[in-house]
Amino acid sequence: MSKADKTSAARMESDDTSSASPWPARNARHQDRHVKREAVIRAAARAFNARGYYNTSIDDIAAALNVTKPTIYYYVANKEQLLLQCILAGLERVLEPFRKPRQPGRCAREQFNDMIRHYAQAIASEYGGCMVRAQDLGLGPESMAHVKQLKSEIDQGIRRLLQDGVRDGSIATDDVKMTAFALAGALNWIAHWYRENQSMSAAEIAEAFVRFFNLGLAPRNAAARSPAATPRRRRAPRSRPAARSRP
Amino acid sequence: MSKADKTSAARMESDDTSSASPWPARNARHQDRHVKREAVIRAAARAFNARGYYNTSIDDIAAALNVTKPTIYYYVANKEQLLLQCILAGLERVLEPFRKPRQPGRCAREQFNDMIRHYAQAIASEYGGCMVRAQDLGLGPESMAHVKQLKSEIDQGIRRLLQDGVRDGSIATDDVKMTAFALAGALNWIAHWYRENQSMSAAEIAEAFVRFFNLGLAPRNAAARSPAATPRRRRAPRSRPAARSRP
DNA sequence: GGTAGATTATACCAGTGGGTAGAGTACTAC
DNA sequence: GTAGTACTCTACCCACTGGTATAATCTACC
Repeated sequence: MSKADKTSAARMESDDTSSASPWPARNARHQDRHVKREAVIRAAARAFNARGYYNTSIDDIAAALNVTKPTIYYYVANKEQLLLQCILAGLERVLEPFRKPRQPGRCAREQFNDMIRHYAQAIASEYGGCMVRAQDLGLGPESMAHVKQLKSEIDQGIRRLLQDGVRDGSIATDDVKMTAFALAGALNWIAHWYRENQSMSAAEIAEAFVRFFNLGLAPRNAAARSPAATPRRRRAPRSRPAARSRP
Repeated sequence: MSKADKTSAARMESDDTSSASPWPARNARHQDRHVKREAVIRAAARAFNARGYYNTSIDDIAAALNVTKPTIYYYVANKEQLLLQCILAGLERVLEPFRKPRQPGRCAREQFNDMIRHYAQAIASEYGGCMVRAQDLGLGPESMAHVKQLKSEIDQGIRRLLQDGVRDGSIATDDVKMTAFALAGALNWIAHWYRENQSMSAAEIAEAFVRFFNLGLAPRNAAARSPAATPRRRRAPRSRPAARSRP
């Protein structure tokens, strides 16, 4: 009885939400398989973010889609695969800027800042939470190896960008490795507190982070501030016009 | 049979480790109850860090102490309590510097830097992992409320320190809230990659972080570099730190 | 050496949830 | 209409693990 209650409650709830499910009512279910599989993975990611991986049963995910458990298993082999897909979706998105070729015209710090912006947006996506918690959840050894490899690729990408900056003089740091760890930590942690429809958009958060990373906390004299404070003037983030008060 | 194998394996392993268990052989077990309870919590924290909360059974923790499950339950009410104790141990340690009174002689940034050092050390402790992952693990509502309150206290402490710095001119930031999030993220994330007997000690990591937080990545002129990199001089510039010479 | 209290082990229960077998249903093609 | 395919459901299994009842054991103290 408790099971039936839970299921029907979840069903009603998900009927209300506007996050459309490809299983609209009970008929007309001849859509593309790929679309449905994507929907399963998205629903899983949302559920994992909301309740945590181990507190989310396959039944929960199924209920959120107006479907029963075997349907989930029709699209995905097992729960671990489901998690892995969420993680990979997030990681791949973060990796994008590292994989496309370097633009020659711009200094490393500008490219670095763009990377930070992209990273922050990816983390704020629904797959960000899964990605960030990936290490803790019990992935099998082969999946874990895959994830670790991609994470390492990200780390190396950050370090390379930092080193390039040190080389062309646009970035100053004496410990690339630790700086990369600090950066990744600050960015990854966004997944722990960011919620949609919050006061700040992901883009605004990214911009605040870029400023902090660039400028640091120790005050600078006014002359030194211009390029770092507003590194991207072409299209400013919506509300906050990046006005930096000076001491 | 697999169970017996697992248990005996864990038993042997823990016999080898030098992390002494208060149940040495089978005799002389008239120690203080408190000591044993502490040992249980420490063992739990280590196990949670190593395998994750949901992948650690009470039997695992018991086996690591050469003991059986009911013994654990003799010292702690349930698994959630065990987790909660680990989390609180970490949080309390982080909170220390925020609770002791402000030293009047030093500028806010110096106190801020000390706080960062303390924070990093606490996160690198064995309770750091539990603390950082606390939000994800399924705590009951009352425990969760307690944890959230302490976390909020930490956040407020960071922000207050930043604001004090802005006020006395030793810290420059235009978004205290985001800066605090970035700082906490970078620090918390240490728990995800730090392992003991690594190349860098926790103190060294903390120092690298302090440098990065203070200086940022955009280059400063050489003259401005030294005071921020080693910001711990006995008496720092009062209102406006070390007028930076410019070229 | 016997008794009380503290401590630990053996053996067990029960809920939960991942995963599956097999039967049905609907749509398409012929 | 009939066969085939794609998809989904009902009903079930079973391993794992949190938690407990109960008995045994150990220590202190008389």
